[in-house]
Amino acid sequence: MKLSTKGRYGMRAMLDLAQHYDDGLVLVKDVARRQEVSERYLEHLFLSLKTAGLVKSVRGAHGGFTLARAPDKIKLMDIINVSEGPLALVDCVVDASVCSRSSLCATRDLWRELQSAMGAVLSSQTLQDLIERQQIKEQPSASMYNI
Amino acid sequence: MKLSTKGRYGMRAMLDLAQHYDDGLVLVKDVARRQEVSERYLEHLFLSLKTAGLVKSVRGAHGGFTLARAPDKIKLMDIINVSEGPLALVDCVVDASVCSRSSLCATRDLWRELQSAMGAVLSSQTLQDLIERQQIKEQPSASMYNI
DNA sequence: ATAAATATCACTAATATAGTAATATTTATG
DNA sequence: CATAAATATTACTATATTAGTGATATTTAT
Repeated sequence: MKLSTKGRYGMRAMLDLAQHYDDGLVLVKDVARRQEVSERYLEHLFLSLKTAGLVKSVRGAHGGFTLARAPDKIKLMDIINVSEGPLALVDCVVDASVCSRSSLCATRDLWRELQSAMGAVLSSQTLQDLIERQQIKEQPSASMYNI
Repeated sequence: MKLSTKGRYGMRAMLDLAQHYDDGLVLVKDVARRQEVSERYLEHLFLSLKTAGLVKSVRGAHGGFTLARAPDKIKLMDIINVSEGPLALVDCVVDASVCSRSSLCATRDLWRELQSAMGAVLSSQTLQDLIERQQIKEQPSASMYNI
């Protein structure tokens, strides 16, 4: 039950855009270089994110991508939903009719509970939170040494 | 990020064994029939569960499988770990050296947080809890109608 | 007109999943 | 001791998913 590269790269790409939100348009090429992932592959990811309304783009020379709205207005949940797909660990929690046992299945409730647990984390945080985490990791304050 | 059949069948098979814990040995054949899954496939799953020490078996005529210990002594976490594999959503949370970015990666912390959220659910519940959930679903008490 | 950039569509190699098949081994029982 | 019932072991296979690549089209600043 691993995340796919779409989910991992998608989150990193969005964080990258968020870190450069004030710089205006960002090139796929530059994100790919900074994040050390395939540029072609990342293009596809960005198009999905665009279709979902999380980023916007400008075509042609001097074009590029940028977040569709401020980092604190984009939930990490939104990003996962687009890049990795719905958090549903089993199909039957989305559509009970795919399994005749759904209505009386205790394990189905368990899988839904796991989904909720992840959803609670992802819905409570935005790209802004992720930016701040990243800043803390990159610039440890002096107080870090006094714990 | 779906559960595989191993994880889903594994949990259901363990619940089935738990429900028949007082009946002594249970045949793979019977679990397969009740759970509507492939008998051959289930044999493999049971052997993994045996290797992991979650079930024990008796070979030969009148043989079968049973839980290695009482349902309230088996955490759902143990079952997932064996049947589905470790909850780690990314390899770098297990071994930081697989990615040079690990030490300064904010998304890695996020994936670990999701893992913890699921782990908290699965570590706090045992097969006994799952049995009780199942009983509630199958025999709704009168009080259920008074909510 | 040209170059820089995103957009679209099609294809592919590698890997993981979800099994099946065949056979061996163990054990209760007549 | 022969047989049937059951788990144990090893190997194989079809399908689906993942993680890309390739080729080309379209848009836009200069």
